[in-house]
Amino acid sequence: MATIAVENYLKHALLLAERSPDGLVPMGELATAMEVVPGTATTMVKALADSGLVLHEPRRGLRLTAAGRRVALNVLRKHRLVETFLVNVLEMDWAQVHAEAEQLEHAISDAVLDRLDALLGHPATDPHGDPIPSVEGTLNSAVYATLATCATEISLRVVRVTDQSADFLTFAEAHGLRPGAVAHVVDRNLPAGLVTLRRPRGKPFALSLAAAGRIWVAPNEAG
Amino acid sequence: MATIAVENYLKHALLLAERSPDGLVPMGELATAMEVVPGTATTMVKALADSGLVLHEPRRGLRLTAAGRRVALNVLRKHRLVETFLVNVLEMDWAQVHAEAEQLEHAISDAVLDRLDALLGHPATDPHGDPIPSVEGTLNSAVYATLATCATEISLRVVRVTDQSADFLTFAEAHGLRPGAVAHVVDRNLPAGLVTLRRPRGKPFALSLAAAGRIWVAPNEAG
DNA sequence: GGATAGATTTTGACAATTCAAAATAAAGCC
DNA sequence: GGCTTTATTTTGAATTGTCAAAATCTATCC
Ligand SMILES: [Mn+2]
Ligand SMILES: [Mn+2]
Ligand SMILES: [Mn+2]
Ligand SMILES: [Mn+2]
Repeated sequence: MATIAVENYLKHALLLAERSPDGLVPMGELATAMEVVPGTATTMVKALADSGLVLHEPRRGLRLTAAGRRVALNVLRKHRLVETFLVNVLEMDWAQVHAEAEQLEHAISDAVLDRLDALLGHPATDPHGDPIPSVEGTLNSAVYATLATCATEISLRVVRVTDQSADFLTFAEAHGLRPGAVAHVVDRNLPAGLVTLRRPRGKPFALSLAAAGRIWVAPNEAG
Repeated sequence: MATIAVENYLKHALLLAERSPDGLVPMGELATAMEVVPGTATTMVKALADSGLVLHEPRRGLRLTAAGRRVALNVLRKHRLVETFLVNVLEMDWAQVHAEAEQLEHAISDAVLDRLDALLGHPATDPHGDPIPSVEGTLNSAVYATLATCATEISLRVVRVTDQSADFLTFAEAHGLRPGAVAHVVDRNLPAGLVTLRRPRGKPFALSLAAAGRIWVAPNEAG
C-alpha cells in the first residue's frame, strides 16, 4: 500500500503532468505543490523511482509510469468524489471541502469509493467542475476558454472553477459563479487588467484578469 | 494535532480503561490491543505522558488524563458515527465497517463529524449497539447481561454485539443476531460449553459460551 | 527468604519523511 | 569562453514510530 505521502506526491505529479505538454514535471514545481523544500522532493522522487512509480530524469524532472499514474488517478477519484459527497449530501460549503478531501482521499477504501459513487449517481465532475477520473482510469482533460480569453457579449455557461483556495471560492460563490451558472462578459479592459461580467438579472461586476482566468466557460447553448 | 498513532493508542487506552474497575490499563494489554511489542507501547506511553495525555505508573500501567480522555472520546465518536454512516447510508456489511472506520476516524474533521451526526439523526448507538460518545464527551457505559449469563426461557432483545471480527459478525448476522433482534435461551449446557437459542419462528441453534458472552441482551419488554 | 516466571523497561537499530545548508550542474549572458 | 544566476542534488541531522533482544522488576511459590 502506498503511504499518505506517496499518494500525495503522485497525485500532485499527475495534476502537474496534465498541464505540461510532454508530461515532464520539473522537480521545483512538485516541491512547490507539495510545500516541501526541493531536496525533499528529490529524495522522495528517487524513492518513487525505485518503486517503479515514476521515472526520474536527473536535473530535468520526473514522469509518472503507468503504475504511478494508476495510483494517482485512484487518489484523485477519491478526492473528487469525496468533495462531491461533502457538498451534495452533507451540504458543506464548497470552499471548505478541498481541505477535508485532502485527508479523506487517503482513508477511503475502494469498497467505500464504489458505494459513494453509486450514492452520488456516478457524477462526471465534482462541485468545482473538476472531472472525476473513471474507475477504469480515464480522465477527461478537455480544455475550455476562460473569462479572461473568451468572446465578449455572448451568453456563457461556467463549467469549472480551477482554484481550490477558500477565499477565491467564497468570492466566486458570492457572485453566483458556480459550474452551471450563466453569465456574459460585458467588457474586457486589458490595460487595467479588468473583466466586467454580468449575470442574468444581476448587476455588472468586475474581477481581475488573473481571477477571470481561473473560471472556465463554454458558449451557452440554451442562451 | 494528535497523530494517527497517538489517536489509536488513546482510543484503545480508553476502551481498556472502561473495562477496568480503577481505570488502570496494564502496558501489556495496550500493547496487545495495538498489535505492537511491549517495548513499543512503553516508548509511546512515555511520549504520551510527556504530552500530558496519560499518566504513566511504571511497572503498573497507565491512566488517561482528562486531556487524553477528551481526545480518545472524540476519536471513538468518529469511529462509531462512521460505522453507522457506512451501514445506514452506504448500506455496507456490518462485518466490514470496523476496518473502514479504523482509518476514517483519523481523517474526519469535527465539521464533517457534525454533519454526519445530523444526517444520521444523532444516533445513540452504532450498528453493533456500541454507544456513541456525545459531543460533550459523555459515554454511556451501561453493562448488560449476555447470552452466557442471562435467564433462560424468557424473551430477550439483543442490545449489543461486542466483537469486531468480521467472521463473528457474519456468523451473528446469519442467525439474525443484530441489535434489536428478539430471541430466547432454550438451554444452557455448562459442561458442554454450549448455549442453545431460538428466534421467533426460527429453528433452535447452538453457539459456544464464549461466543454467547459477546452478545449482550436485555429482557424484551414487548415480549 | 531466595529462586523463578512473567511483565515491563531499556538499549540499539532501522525505515520514512522532512529541513538546512553546502555542492553541483545547466542555462543564459556579456 | 568564462561568469552569473537559478534549479537541482547531496549531505548531515532531526522526528516519529517501530522491532529485537537484553536487562530489570515484582509477585509468587516452595
Ligand atoms: Mn492528500
Ligand atoms: Mn475539486
Ligand atoms: Mn484507527
Ligand atoms: Mn462498532
